[in-house]
Amino acid sequence: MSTAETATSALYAAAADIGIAEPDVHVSGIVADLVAVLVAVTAGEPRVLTLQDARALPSGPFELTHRSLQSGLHAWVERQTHHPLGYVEQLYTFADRDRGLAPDQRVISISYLGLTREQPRGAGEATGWQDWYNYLPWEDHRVGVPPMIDAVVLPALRAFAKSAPTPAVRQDRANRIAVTFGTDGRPWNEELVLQRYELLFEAGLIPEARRGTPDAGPAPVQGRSMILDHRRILATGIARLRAKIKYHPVVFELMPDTFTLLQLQRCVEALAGRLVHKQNFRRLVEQQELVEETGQLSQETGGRPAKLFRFRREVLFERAIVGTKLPISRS
Amino acid sequence: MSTAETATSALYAAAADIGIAEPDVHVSGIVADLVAVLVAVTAGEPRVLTLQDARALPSGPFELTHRSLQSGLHAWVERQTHHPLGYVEQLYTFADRDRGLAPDQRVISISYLGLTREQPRGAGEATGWQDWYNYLPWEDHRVGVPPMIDAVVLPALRAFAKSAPTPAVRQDRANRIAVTFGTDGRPWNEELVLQRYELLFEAGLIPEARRGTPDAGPAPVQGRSMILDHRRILATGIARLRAKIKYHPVVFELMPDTFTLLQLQRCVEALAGRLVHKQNFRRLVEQQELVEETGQLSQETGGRPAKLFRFRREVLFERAIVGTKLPISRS
DNA sequence: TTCGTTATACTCCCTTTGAGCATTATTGGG
DNA sequence: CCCAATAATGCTCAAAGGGAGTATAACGAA
Repeated sequence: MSTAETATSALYAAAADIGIAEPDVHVSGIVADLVAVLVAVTAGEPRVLTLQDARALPSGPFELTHRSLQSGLHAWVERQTHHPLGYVEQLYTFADRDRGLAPDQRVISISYLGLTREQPRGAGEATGWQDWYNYLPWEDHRVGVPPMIDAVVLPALRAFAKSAPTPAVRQDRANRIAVTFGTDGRPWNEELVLQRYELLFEAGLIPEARRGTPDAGPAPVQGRSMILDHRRILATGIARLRAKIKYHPVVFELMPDTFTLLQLQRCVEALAGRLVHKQNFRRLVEQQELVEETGQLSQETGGRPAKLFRFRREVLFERAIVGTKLPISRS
Repeated sequence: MSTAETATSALYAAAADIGIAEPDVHVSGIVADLVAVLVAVTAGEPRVLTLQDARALPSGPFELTHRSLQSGLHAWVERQTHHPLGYVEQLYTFADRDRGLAPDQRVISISYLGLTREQPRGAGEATGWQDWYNYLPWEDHRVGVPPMIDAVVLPALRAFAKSAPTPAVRQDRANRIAVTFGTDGRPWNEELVLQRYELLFEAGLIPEARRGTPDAGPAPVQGRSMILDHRRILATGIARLRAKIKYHPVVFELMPDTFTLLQLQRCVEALAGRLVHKQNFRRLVEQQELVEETGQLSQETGGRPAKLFRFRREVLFERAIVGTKLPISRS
């Protein structure tokens, strides 16, 4: 197509305009990979689909036959899980030089977040669904602040701050610790998943940060590690999801067709890693008309039977951006 | 490095696990481009840096020498504008097959949003800074709803809805029109920039949608067009920025060192495309301690002199996410 | 001096939201 | 059959947030 060629030359003309040379080898050494953070919530626990002895996120090369990145991922995941992907969202594209491979090779990793419902283990799957707090144990505050934070994480981080080369850096590190981990009377902010991971990474408390540098260093913090920067990608996905559930009704992609309000609440809590006030949660969900009664009751474990609800899919059309703003309890 | 190679084989092992074949040609036909939406606000108008007769966003190939995508962009933009990029954020990565090039070639476009202050035109720049509402004239609601919406856009969109093949599609289109353009008593939502662009695109009202199909079709809506999908990328950038200014103090990256509160307000209004309530805006900015007085006054045009303020950079360290939540006026 | 214009200070009121209390409906022992 | 435990559900209250208007102050220009 001549239009296509014109467009390309236009691009390079633009590049030349702003002082960028067209590379000698037009096409070389670049591989694009798709990496997926596939999330499900089962039995009140948040899970992520893993492979390779639970040390990797599913990933694979982007192929020329795919119509678009999104469609590539969709095809790929549905073949894998035999289940429709309710919701897919692009997370981030990385191309850092230190991700592996030789210097003249480069992987561009395009990461996605996908929401689905957990499926029984298929044949050929190496590991399957893992509780995501196995990888980031400091993120689960549902039953209170995890003891490992005070026991292990904060002492190590404070040592890291103390070892700063200048007072300014020291102060900056102290501030980041306080903000991300909610010390000094600051509130815990569940959305800062990535910032916490990166702080720990910088502090050398994450095994991934110490690859290739086999010196002693501080003892790494607990939490299962992953290949390459997959744990960072997982952190990115969790952060995005925790932010998103507050203003967009994506939680329902993780729920069965009908559910009780407590089940819905437990799902939100699993994702957010913290508890919400039950009555306020119901008030919010109902007054926004996110759900409708099925007319049936759940004959669940102990207590008064709960009404079963169903997601009102119409809200996706009625409004643009709605909110399941979590009423977060301080306790 | 053996670790690197192990990691790569691991990736392909993972791919094989989930049913994806390793491509025969390991590296082929993929080019990565960086595209930047560089924003400045001058004289109360929002501008975007363009090239090629104002028909393209600055872009260029991602080179292997760059340490990371972000650093590549930074280097590149600062060489171009001779001005530090205050804030850079990744927007989206596209690889749609219809973006140009031959079928065995593929461009991956990684787009970024960058905030800076407008610079005088340098030599060799084809065009420079353009008011972004030249490209998306339906987005500027500062002086009321643009007449072209009622005169041109809505009639064309309603015709598009009416021409739907089935009643369901018709209803869906009507809903999208109402939600994105705020008809039927719905409020105007300034964040839906991309949704509006895509609706117009689908309706064939955007020249970019009609390339290669030289039939008549409906008359395109006003607004300057761009090469490839650059206008879509611009819409993505504006949407992101409009959302971001509400919870993160990025506006200050566009302001001079010292400014009056009205100047700050005009900047926010320029970005949001709508007016805010002056007194409430001041209340919000001051009670969040986003700014501090310089002690000086501005001897500006007409009226009582205004205090000059300066951004309190400390807030970036003190808090994690703060808000310049716009108090939006209904009028 | 008066008017136009902008800055700045306060007030009002309605909605949202965090938190707690009370009541209802079941199940599973004594 | 009564009672404790467990949930579901209904309701109230107070504080904070946010939209909107009034009032006053300080300047330049006619």
